[in-house]
Amino acid sequence: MEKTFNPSQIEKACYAHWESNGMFRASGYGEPYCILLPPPNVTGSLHMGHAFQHTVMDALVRYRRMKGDNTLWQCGTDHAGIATQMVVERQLNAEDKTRHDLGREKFIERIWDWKEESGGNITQQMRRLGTSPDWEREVFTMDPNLSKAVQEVFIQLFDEGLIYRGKRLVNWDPALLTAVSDLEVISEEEDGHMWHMRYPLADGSGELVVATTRPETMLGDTAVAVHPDDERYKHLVGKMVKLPITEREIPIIADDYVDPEFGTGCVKITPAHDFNDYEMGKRHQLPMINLFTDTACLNENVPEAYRGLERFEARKRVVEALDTKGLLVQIKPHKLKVPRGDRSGVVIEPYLTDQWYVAVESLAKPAIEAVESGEIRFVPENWNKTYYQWMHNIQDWCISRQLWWGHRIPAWYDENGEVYVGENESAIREKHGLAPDILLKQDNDVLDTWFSSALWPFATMGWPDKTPELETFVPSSVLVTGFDIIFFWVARMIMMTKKFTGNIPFKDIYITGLIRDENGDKMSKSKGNVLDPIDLIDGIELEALVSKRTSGMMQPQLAKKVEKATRKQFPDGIASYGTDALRFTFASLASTSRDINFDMSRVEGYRNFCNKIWNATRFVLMNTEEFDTGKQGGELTLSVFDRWIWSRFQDTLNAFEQHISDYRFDLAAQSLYEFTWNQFCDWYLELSKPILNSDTSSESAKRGTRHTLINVLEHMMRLLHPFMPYITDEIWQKIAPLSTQKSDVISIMLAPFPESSEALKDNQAEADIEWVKSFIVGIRNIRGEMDIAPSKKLDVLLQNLSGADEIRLASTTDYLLSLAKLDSIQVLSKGEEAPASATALVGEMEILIPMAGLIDKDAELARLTKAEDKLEKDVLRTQGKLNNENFVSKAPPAVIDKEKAKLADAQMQLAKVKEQKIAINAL
RNA sequence: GCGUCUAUAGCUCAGUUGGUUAGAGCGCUACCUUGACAUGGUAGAGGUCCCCUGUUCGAGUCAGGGUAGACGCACCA
Repeated sequence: MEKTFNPSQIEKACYAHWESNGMFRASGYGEPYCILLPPPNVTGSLHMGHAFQHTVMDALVRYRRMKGDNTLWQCGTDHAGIATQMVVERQLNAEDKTRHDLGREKFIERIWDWKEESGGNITQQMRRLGTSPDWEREVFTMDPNLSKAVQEVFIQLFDEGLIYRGKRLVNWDPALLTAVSDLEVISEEEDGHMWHMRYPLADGSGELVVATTRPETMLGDTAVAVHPDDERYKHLVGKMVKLPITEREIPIIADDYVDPEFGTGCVKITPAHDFNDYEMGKRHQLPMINLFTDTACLNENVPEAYRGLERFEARKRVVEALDTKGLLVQIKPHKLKVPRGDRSGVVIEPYLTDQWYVAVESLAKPAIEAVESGEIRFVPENWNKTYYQWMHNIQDWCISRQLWWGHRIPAWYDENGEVYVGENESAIREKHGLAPDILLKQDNDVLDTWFSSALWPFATMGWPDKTPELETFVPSSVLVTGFDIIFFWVARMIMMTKKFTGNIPFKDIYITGLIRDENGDKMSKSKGNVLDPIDLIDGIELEALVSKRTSGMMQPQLAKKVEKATRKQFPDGIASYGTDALRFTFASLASTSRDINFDMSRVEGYRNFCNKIWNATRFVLMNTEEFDTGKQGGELTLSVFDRWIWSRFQDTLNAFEQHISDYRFDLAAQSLYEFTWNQFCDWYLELSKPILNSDTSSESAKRGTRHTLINVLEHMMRLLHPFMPYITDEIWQKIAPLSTQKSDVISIMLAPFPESSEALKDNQAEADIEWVKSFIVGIRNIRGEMDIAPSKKLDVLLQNLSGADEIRLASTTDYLLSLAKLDSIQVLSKGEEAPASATALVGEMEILIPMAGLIDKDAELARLTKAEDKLEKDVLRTQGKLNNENFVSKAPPAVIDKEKAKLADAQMQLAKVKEQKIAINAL
């Protein structure tokens, strides 16, 4: 084996081995365990958030698979209507074409071509991460069977009256020329203005001043509203104002909605271009005048001079016109929430159009109950509040999109505008008995991408057919996803799955945090702080990293800054850390807090951890490969160290399984790390050396230790495998044949997860090893603090031994000599004079290191004084507690006993330190 | 406005039903190329647990009130 672990050499071959041998398939036996992959956009590439979530899912899936469950990780990609259409439209733009030049059919063909060619990017990247979904079952949301499910659901909901079509005010994206749902609109505070404008009364008796942030919409005003109790305006209600520019007369109405304190207390009402005005317009039966074309330019409903103007140009012109007429009172700076499309970034326009909606209220009810009853559980739990809050105020869902790419709405219209819904034209003709000469035209719209995603839990299992998968894997076990799509996706899956299968879609919802950079900033192209998980795996040269981060920026002026910061943070580029290190990092950062600040130094640390494992393996192989490990029989004598490491392994295994069932991947990772490095490598391997290298230890003892070395390592690999799939399989291939584990299995993936064994717990061995450790640490301590060279072998004396000390000493002397680098250990008999020494305590036993020629008197005094101070503080604090009557009378006896024992121990140690000080002082 | 979350070592984070001297990794200091590993070993330094008040024998942990920050939903034209 190489001296350092080199991940890139093994990963690709290893993955190909797993995939080509069908190891990701559900076994078909055992308890069903299923995870649904949140389908990434087919246009996507793997970002840190994916990498994190996929690590979590893969760890769970590998764990359950090894535990013997019938484990399915259902994967696939999402057709991502807008995103995908935009990608291909950009390509067309580069050829100086638009989608309209191609026409709908050719354009869709072109998207399919693109998908065939480039759509697999993210799934290839997932493979690099070592994920193990069943690729043979991979689906795409536009696959025929998925499309069939979509159509079926649409038709059924329509037939039940839960899908309807209506003319309503919707969020209109004037760049993408489509309606979008409420969730796709991001409102953020921006600097704007408030215009105060005079509206003269029609009878010439005065005027009203209205305040608005959108003066251009005044062309579509159909009323001015005031609060019914507003003394300033009460008397004007019912009168008319003459709307400037258009010279239309519109009424002054009274409505509670108006806040007299805000602005001037007079609100212009534009029902066709504002959601609140729309509602008010309906209350007061006001006319609705639509001012805009679909690109948000003024239409024929405005005076000729304004027709065709783009909305912001129109704003300028309206304000100028009012100003000229002396109707502009003032312009105030004003902060307001501006709604923008999450894809296009342009200001969203409330726009009156015909759209399709899902009436969600009746679907929401059982979905709320599923969480309230505990049938579905959010982890961490507090997310259910967010869920309830949204679900209780849920609005009908606008599902139609004016795009070409997506599931086309299965609705047809005759020439009278009558609507028919069905699977296809002929089915509809038959169902409704329509004569062949009646012309039918299919609706041009497609469905919101999230509509098909909402069916993921059952559509991927073959619904509407009654398949065995549907039976077995609905509900799935756990959904791993981010809080950002609880409304978009999670809630809608619960509603649809309840509705169409009667079942819940999943039992647990594990909500992961958002991956941020090490300063807690969101990773974004414009900040230039994006890390690509593949770069952490493979490494990347500085120049390549810089050009990657600065190319294709939305704001190219930031490129310089990004370049500078990148060069500063990564002067040598990013090293190759390998997949296992990256995965372990994600696991170790996966605590329950909302956000995760990704710290590069952690990846480096876990790369080192991989290397540690690799080298521990080299050591084990070196000592077992050519030797008798007891596999063919022969007597095995297990030393106290052997029994100890097995015992500690049980603790680690139990802790790991508990943490996994709590979704505490950070704690699970920590327990693996601690055992592997601090117990197995730091102590057990060191302790094994004296036995293996000794001329005096018996063959059965050597065999016992070799047996333990290879088998504990083999168990460790299986325990670590869910988090670190590559290195564990690579090592396991080498070591499993030497272990007692069945070696006919072709990958660790298919090996069973270690089973907890109470019989291997050995408290006596653990206590014995604690004694050995504190003996050795005591000596190392003195060495360290007294600056005694590590190479200097010491002679130590012991005194005040108990019977147990003597027994332990007798059985471990060789190890103590070796690990503490001692020449000799000599026990002083009772009353025997001890030379001036530095002292360490193991319980009540004293370890003496004679000072002669080694230790400076003052240094030792200083060390003792430091120890004395600390002990005195301990004694005082503990005494204080025990002297407090309230404590003694009210605290539980166990706590009091503990305090008493602590006091006794501290007093004993303090006495010894004081004695020692006197002795040294006397020199 | 309604709701959620966060504050612990220089940095990134753990800390269970309140109970020894508050932990880990990284970084830092000193020493060590010892036969698995310098991507290493040994030892060490480093904390007013954001602030205040309360409950309690006992509070990082519980309650109330602040301060600072992050986020979600609904929003006033």
